[in-house]
Amino acid sequence: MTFSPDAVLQISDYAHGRVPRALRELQILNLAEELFAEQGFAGASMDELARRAGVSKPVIYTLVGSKEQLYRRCVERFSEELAIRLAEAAESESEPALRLRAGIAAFFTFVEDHRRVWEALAWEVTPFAAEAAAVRRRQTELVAGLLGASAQRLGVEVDDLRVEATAHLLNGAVEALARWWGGHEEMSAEQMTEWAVTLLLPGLDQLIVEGRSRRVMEDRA
Amino acid sequence: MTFSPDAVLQISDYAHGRVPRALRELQILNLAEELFAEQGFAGASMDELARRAGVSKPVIYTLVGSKEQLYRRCVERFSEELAIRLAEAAESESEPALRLRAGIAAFFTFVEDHRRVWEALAWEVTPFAAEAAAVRRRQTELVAGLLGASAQRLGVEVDDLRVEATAHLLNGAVEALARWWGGHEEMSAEQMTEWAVTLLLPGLDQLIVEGRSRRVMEDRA
DNA sequence: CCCGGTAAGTTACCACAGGTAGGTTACCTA
DNA sequence: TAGGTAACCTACCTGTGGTAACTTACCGGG
Repeated sequence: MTFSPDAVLQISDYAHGRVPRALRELQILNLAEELFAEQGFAGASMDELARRAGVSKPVIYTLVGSKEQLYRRCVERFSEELAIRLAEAAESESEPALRLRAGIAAFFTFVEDHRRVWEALAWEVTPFAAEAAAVRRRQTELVAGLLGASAQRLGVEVDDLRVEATAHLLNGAVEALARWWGGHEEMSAEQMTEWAVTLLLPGLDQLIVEGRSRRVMEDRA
Repeated sequence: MTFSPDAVLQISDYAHGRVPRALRELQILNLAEELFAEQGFAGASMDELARRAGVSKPVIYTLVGSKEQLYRRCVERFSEELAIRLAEAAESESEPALRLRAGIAAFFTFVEDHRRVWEALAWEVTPFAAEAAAVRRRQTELVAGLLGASAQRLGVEVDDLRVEATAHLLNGAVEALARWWGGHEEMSAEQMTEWAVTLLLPGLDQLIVEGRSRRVMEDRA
């Protein structure tokens, strides 16, 4: 039995507060996201979460395992959502430069719509630094994929490692800009996108040109 | 009375383990940095720190106030050190493009020399997200200052807000690249610098050109 | 030389949050 | 209707950040 993400309303349908596992889990995830957004990872307490869910702690622990796992699942769900938006936006364009712009625009729009959650789930890092990277990996893989595809389409041969590194750099750059945006809400998402593209696109272009000329030279040889 | 950073050795000079406050503080900061590097913020325990310092917990608390303050002081010291290296490197060059390269190179070299500490103090974020930004601010202010100076030298007029945002983007980009570097130690600091400069410089150049032409247009009017 | 004040440190404790063992109640099916 | 199971609770443990109240070494003035 599965439930749609907005199924929480149905909780009241069950007598005695007895609710099927899958639904309870969903409710907890939703409440946890909210709580993390309000209090951050360290500030959010499992007791409080249990209180809000109208349930005792062991219920939560049998469902999500631990606080850290809970946090990770929230991040995962959130970043998956973001990845979808990004991919959709990018794929709606065909020319590489426009894809980049569309992707970045989608990112800023998404952040704008989910400010608090984004701050809590993307800035903050779970206690164990080693596993924290996983969050960004998904995002970066996506970007790397798009980059690689664009490059191929342009007939430029690319070093996989370099594509990966470039994706990380792009990601980090846009993310940092979004963080800065947090204190300057007078700026529009369009403005942010414009700045990011202006700063990042020329570098990528250069890469392509470099690749092309190298290829030409190799063709001549 | 003050002590040089490597004064720890002198601790044994004091009988009965009775050591002047300033020195104890320094020792604690050093040990804390080490501990954070090993275990991360959450993983590091104040009891363990006390144990290593050969002292009881209240001593630590009277000296540093709280775990979070301790963490912040470590970060501050570390980022100050980094800022110094960066500034020195940048100021050793006069042409803007070379300044950028020198700064980035200094950053990667520094990270290479302090991997574990950097990961613990720069990735991870103290529990209270609101105050976490302060870490990057110093760094970004420095970059913004350099950017502004370069722009002025080139006779380009700049929007302060945009300079600030650009600095954040630059910082985030290079930082992300450094994080990626963590899993690919076969790469040299020079290689990383090269990639970063290749990707970022063209965008900055474009900004300048844009500024110049805008200025020319205004002159005509 | 001694003596009081202060700087350095200690023991013993609290509060609170993450996490769990074991028992209880509603539900569903044979 | 009986028994198994799924959902849930009470009561507790542990570890860690943080503190109150006491003790001991040091040092400068009479």
